[in-house]
Amino acid sequence: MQLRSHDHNKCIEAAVNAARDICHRRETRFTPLRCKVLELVWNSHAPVSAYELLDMLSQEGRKRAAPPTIYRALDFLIEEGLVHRLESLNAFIGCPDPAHKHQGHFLICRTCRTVTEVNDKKLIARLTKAARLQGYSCETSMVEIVGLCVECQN
Amino acid sequence: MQLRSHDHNKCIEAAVNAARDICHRRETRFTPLRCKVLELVWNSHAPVSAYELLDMLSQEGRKRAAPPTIYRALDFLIEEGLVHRLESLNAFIGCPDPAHKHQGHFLICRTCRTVTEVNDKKLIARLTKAARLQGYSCETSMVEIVGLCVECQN
DNA sequence: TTTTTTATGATATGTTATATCTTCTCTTTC
DNA sequence: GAAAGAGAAGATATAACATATCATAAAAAA
Repeated sequence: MQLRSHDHNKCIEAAVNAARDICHRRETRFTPLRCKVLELVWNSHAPVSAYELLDMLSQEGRKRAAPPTIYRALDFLIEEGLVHRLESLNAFIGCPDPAHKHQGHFLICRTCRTVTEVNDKKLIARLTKAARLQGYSCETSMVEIVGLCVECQN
Repeated sequence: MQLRSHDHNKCIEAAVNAARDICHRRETRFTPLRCKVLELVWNSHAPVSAYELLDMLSQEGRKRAAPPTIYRALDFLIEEGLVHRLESLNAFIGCPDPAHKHQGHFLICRTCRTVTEVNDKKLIARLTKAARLQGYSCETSMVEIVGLCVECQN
């Protein structure tokens, strides 16, 4: 895994606290369900699918939820910038820096499936430029790079 | 549409001829079905979904084909670099430059849905660099930029 | 407290994709 | 040319991902 042994509970806790704080400031509702889903998304640093989240929810003792339950929660979390969607994997991952909303750009390790978010100003500049060269504007950009993470290269 | 009035039959014909040539050189089989699917993909400069292709195939007088038929043809065409997959749209588009295999990077117009392929060396360099900065290698990269094309900006 | 709004539950269905087994059609070999 | 083998396509079933819609509940506003 990308992040060597670390206290992952702290990751989850930090994400939840940040989310609560952000939603409070924005006066959006960080309900118990949304909180729970965010925790589940943060269960690992690997992306997770909607139906995996659904299974996890069931194992929390709740009655089996239906797909819209999870998709609605994910929609909210994505809208608030707390979670990103990985288009090439149909999967979701927590945003490590939700304070300012942004489009996520990702590095995906092909062997351990760990995903790392990139925040590269020059990359964003180049994406905008590449679009402009063809006369397009750049409103949002999906970038998903597949390769090997540091660990898996050894 | 991105490309103003043009003889689109020429686009299709050129794509098919290039494909036939490439497959012949590589000794891979450009069968009638694969050829037909490539033509259908090239019916427009907008991306097309697998099930749309399936519908189009049916309207060609053939007996209704099953999904694996189209997915297998698409897998072949993608493998040969004749078609690209747009991850964010679950759709497919013909490659305008199939002579050398490459990962496509795309500009997607949010209003007319026209897609233009980008080939920007500096962008590729920056993607590689962004990955390396985090210790990742860059094997393939998916880039899909959504904005407005020249026409739709007016 | 009543009204209104927003979130969640429940049911059904739509959309995208693959696994698997069979049949057909070439190509190779004898 | 016939038999064997390989690869492509057909057929069936089902898996995986996602949304529409209506009902109910909970929270906020009036």
